[in-house]
Amino acid sequence: MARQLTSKGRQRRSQLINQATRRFASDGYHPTSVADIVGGVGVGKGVFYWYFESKEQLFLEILRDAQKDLRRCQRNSTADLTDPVDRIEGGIRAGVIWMVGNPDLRRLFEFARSEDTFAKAMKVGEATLVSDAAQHLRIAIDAGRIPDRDPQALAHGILGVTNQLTMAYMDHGDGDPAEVGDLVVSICRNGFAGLSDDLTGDSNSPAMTVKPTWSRSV
Amino acid sequence: MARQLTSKGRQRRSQLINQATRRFASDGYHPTSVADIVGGVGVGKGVFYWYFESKEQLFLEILRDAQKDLRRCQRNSTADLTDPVDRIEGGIRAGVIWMVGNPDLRRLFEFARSEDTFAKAMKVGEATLVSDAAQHLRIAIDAGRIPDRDPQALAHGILGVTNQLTMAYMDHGDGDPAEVGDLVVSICRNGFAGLSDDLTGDSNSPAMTVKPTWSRSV
DNA sequence: GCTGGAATTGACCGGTTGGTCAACTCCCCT
DNA sequence: AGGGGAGTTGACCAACCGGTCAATTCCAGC
Repeated sequence: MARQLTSKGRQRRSQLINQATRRFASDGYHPTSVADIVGGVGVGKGVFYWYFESKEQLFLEILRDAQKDLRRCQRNSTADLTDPVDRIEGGIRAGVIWMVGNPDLRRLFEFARSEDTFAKAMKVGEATLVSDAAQHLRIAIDAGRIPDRDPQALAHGILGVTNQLTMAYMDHGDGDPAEVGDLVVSICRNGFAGLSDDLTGDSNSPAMTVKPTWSRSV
Repeated sequence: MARQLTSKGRQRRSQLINQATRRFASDGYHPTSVADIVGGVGVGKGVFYWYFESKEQLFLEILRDAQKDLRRCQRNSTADLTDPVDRIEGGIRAGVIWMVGNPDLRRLFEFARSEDTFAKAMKVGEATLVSDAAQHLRIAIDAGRIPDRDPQALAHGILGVTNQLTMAYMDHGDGDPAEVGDLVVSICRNGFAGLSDDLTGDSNSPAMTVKPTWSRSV
């Protein structure tokens, strides 16, 4: 393994990755055959096994790269923030924007969590996200900025809200992704029974009356 | 379809459903073959097609029944509550308890959301849950009990927190499921920046200092 | 003990799957 | 110009898939 690739080779490789990502996301991992992937690119089947060990390894690579990219985006957008609450908010917004901007990878995450073969890899990335947020929450708690509750649990809550609302947006969405970020931050900060007034001191929290256009009425 | 079954037949049928549920949950829907299911029960393959139209139809039936059962549990435990905020809390707790008590079905939900073939059926059930919670939120907002924000979005947030934290519990859990319910309610009500004091008036909200034993430190 | 529908069997089918491989082309480097 | 590794082909393979079905057994009601 770890073949020496020319620029043409690298190009073909990412071509296959892109095609596979699309098909996995639209049809599912199992229903997508290797023949489908190479057929979509217009090459013979052997090409696939020139660049990848197996279908499973390819999928794992896609997952790992996506997790890395998400994390990179969050780091970038929170790098210059010092306040712990600001950092949490920044992380949430970056996460929302990434998920809305990468719906295919978002769907792949969804599937990967559900199957044992890939769940382990997913858990690792998720744990990183959670413990990262938990760290900032811990600091905020120690500083008396937010109430003292289990930071890990709070972080899971944040992740849950982000996942669910980005999913709802992807299903019905037609508004501004940044607006979804506002909404997620608002809910994460205050829950459904939270106060309208911002009590944490910083002033960049969104209005409490946010009403997205994509919210459906069933 | 809709065959006339004797009591023996009904028994075998649910035997197959149970076996399929277990295998689908542990190995995934696609990796589980019909041969695996009937093999696990110890019968011939024809038996499967005597009781079910197809593998896909069986899975859809499992999903529908599970959704129905979850909803039934929520209705039962909120039937005698009149206060809208109490009803929301009751629904959350019932949902948590059901998910913790039905980990296999919980996993099946996870997969079903990820694949187009079943996503539609899942969306229906999820929309019911969401609109149900949203209705109570609407009432609470109109009564001035909670801040005025989009009820649908809040309901999605609640669902997200519930899903994520029950999942985290299933992965690392060893504590009391009711404690998880407290935690989810606490986060849903107040978010991470919420006040320690209960401002909604009713007194059965959980302590803010809940710290589950299953929260991992990474 | 006969009858008829419920229940069960497992060989069988056409199709698909992930993966292999010998043969071949392409193209850069000397 | 020719050597050699990168890149490509597609026939091929064994295994497996979901689903069918004629044949057989089981058993309750008469």
